[in-house]
Amino acid sequence: MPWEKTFDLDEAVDRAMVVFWRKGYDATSMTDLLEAMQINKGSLYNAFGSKKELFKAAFKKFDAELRQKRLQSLEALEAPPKAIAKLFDRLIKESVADSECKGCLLVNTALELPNHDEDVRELVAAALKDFEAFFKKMIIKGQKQGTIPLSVAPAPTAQSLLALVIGLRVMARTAADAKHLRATKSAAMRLISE
Amino acid sequence: MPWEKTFDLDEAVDRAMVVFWRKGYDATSMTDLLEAMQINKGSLYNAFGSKKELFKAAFKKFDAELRQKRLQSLEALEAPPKAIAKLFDRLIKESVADSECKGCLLVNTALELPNHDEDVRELVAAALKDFEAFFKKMIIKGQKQGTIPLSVAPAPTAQSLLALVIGLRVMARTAADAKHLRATKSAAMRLISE
DNA sequence: GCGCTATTTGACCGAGTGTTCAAGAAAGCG
DNA sequence: CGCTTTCTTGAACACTCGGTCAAATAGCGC
Repeated sequence: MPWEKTFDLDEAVDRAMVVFWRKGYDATSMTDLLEAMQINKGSLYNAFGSKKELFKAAFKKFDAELRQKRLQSLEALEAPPKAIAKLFDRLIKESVADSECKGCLLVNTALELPNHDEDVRELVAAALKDFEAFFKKMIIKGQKQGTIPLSVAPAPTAQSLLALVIGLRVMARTAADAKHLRATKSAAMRLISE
Repeated sequence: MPWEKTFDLDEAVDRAMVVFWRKGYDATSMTDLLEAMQINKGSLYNAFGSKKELFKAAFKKFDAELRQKRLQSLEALEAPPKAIAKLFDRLIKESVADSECKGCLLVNTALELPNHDEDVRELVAAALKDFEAFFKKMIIKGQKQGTIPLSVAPAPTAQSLLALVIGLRVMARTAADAKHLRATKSAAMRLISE
């Protein structure tokens, strides 16, 4: 074996992720990426092939390590209403703490979708679908437990909870007041009660 | 007076608006704009000064002619729950019909905000605040009429209705299923009932 | 030492970016 | 008809874009 890579590929993707997250795909230049990743142009192209492929790698990393992991840990909780409340609490806390107003890479990318091509669109669609499925699972589980009333329709409610999360994330990007964010949480809780 | 402008300024802004709407600010190039507006580089700079100023003009036009006008016509309706239902119906209908998945220029811009400078940020903030104020007004009016229960807290509910509208608009951009969009409407109606 | 292979480097590419500007053209006025 | 003023035209600007590539470099087996 000749010469291994001298930089940590995983960490490089991480750094690229943050830039895409903050600026979006189009507004991020190769120069931005190289600076953040601390590598040279050639190394980047050698390792990833293109800006688009790098973005896909960054997006997948975000989705697997941040979204999926988080939802899985919440699924482990016994009471679904608690899990949903905790999800919103985390998002709110994160948004308030995020001085750069990055929001959420998934939501940001979803809104940029028409500028991306098919593979990215599929990644986003799958992630959103999975997010919605999380809510649906939680609702059904709660109904079996008796912690969520049977009058709540699982599928439509899951869809509107997703809409609330998205709305929350967008508002967070506009440096919105914390009370706006908390309002979406209480709306979510009302949708799964009564 | 010497030589008037040979193109319709208003129509030119309209055409620019559609391009920004569809592609976003960064992804829209001057070439895109010139092509859509059917004018030359010099004319554009003579009339607007810069890409940024043109964007601001386009955004203001969108906000005044589409958002404000629409909300005002809904405010004229007597029953607030009907007005809110109608708002969602319109958004859904519009989203389903929009083959380009443009979504909403306001929401699209809101998510791009960190890339814009102060003046645009203020425009967006004002528009969102006004949107929220619309919901609040409608809720209070409905409570006076008795068409919305007093148990509904005006301010937080207005904020979460805004979040739902935003979520709806973002989902519309991902070419989401119509049932997703309708779910946000029924969630909105539930938030102002019970 | 010598190859062999993989990675890094940084100069270079053509195309495209937003913007400027000198020259030309159109209308009203003397 | 000039003359002035405003708008249009399109070439040119400096710069950045994403991407390429030959040369230099580093580790390994021989």
